[in-house]
Amino acid sequence: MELLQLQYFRTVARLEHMTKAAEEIRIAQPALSQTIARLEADLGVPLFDRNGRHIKLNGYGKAFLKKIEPALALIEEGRAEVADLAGLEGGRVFLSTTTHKCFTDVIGSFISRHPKARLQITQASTLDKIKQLRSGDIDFCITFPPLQEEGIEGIPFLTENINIAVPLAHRLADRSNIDLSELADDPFICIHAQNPFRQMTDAFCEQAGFAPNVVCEVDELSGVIHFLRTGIGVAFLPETLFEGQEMGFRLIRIENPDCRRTYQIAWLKDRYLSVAARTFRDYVVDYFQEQPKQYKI
DNA sequence: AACTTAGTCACCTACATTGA
DNA sequence: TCAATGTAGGTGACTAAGTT
Repeated sequence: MELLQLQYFRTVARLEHMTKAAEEIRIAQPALSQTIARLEADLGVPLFDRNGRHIKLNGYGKAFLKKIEPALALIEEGRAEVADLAGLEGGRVFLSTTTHKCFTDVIGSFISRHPKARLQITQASTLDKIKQLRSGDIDFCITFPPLQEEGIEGIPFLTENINIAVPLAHRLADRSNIDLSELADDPFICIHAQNPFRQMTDAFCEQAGFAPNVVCEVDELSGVIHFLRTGIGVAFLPETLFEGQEMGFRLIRIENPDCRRTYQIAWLKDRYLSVAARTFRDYVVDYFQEQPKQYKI
């Protein structure tokens, strides 16, 4: 059974006249008769009652028409939606990212450049991002560390330093850079253990030869900042998060070990990416390449 | 009888599949 | 890779049957 047969049948059923239907479809009448005959042979029942040179939709035809009309409407709707998605102007990009300032900057910049493109943004854990990519719910996700997953491709586009934040009265507050091992005995304010940022900073501490003495675990970086101001401990913070802001604590560069993280924009290798999606990906990569000073690529 | 309409037949073309 | 083959969809010519 072919889509063409169904479309021809719908026209014949509506007009109940082969010649008029053929004219509307713009094919010769015999071709239409044969197509309808093939459809009927395929179904095993006649869809029309033939009475002389008149044809009339019969019970089978009416029942069949009732089923295929919404199906054909759905196909036409799908066709229109795909055309819409594939176009840049008015095209949609589905993205899972974080609220990191530099990403909100690039997203804002993209929208101002392409005001008709629509971005659908969600937040999710790394595991959920991978699931969403595989299910086709999103076009891209922004992650760190870069995903090492079968069938997923990515481009690293931003590398930033992870600094140490210390209270203003801390003994190292006047230093511009330190060795992380100097904080081996300090209390740490951390994100909860399941967060990738925490796993990364634990690895930094391990490289420095100690396990962090965690005195406080919070859900978000905003919570870390709140407790930093109380002076109960030190914390890891990404440098781009607070550029140019007076936060009531000091940010100190870590010289050793190498404390940096790299963000990647990732997508499913075999998934078709719309024009809008490809344009967005290229825009993100170009955006950070053009602003090396601000974002320390 | 002339016209109209649905169906049949022969043939052509395009395209997918298959096997060497 | 490419020729052979099968299938579907197309056309024009024609026939049969109903209508005017």
